[in-house]
Amino acid sequence: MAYADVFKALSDPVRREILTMLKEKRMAAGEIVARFDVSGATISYHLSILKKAGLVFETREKNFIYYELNASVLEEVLLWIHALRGVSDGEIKE
Amino acid sequence: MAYADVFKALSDPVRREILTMLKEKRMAAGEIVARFDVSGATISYHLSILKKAGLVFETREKNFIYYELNASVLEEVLLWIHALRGVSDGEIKE
DNA sequence: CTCCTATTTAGATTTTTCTCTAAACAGATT
DNA sequence: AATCTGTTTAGAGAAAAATCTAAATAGGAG
Repeated sequence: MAYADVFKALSDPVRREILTMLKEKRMAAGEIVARFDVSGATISYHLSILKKAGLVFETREKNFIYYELNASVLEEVLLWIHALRGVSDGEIKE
Repeated sequence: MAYADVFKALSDPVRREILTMLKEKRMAAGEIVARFDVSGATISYHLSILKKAGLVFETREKNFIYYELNASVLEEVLLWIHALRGVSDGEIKE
């Protein structure tokens, strides 16, 4: 996992919105496209960036491609930020 | 706090490195510049982006400007990611 | 008040990102 | 095998980001 890829992926509003949608349920690319006011090609581009960051994975069924959130990468980012934040009030200092 | 600004700020390796340095101790702009292989103007630009995102704040002393990490914004980002990640294994489902 | 040191701002350039339309591809259906 | 549906890839253009050098600013120090 490359933090650069993940934070870059998270830095775009369309991509954050896609992730939020995928939190509810997996969706086919076309379903996602339908919810935005941009071309299918553009959504496909955003999905490729999310995929490269490891934030989503796809499963092919019939001629649909379903996208799903990959929580494990989020876990790693959570750890990075947590470490940066450092030891805070509620926690035990060594 | 705008997530766009924060994630954009975190998406650059130089800026992430600056934050990591600031975790240890506050630093003057010049000290930061000394640790990178880019011009002072460039670091100043990165600092302005971190400041805009609320990830750092500055305190002026003599003719130095010291930069410090602002953990509270990290806290908010942590919450956003946590919410996106959703309910996971160890937690109680409602 | 002039000079020095620390830092930022301005302006220009290169690179990267986002978006589009059009074309290609992949898999099912007829 | 021809076609239709869902999606991606290619190529191009516009906008935003990152970097540089040079100039400006701000605050001490002499």
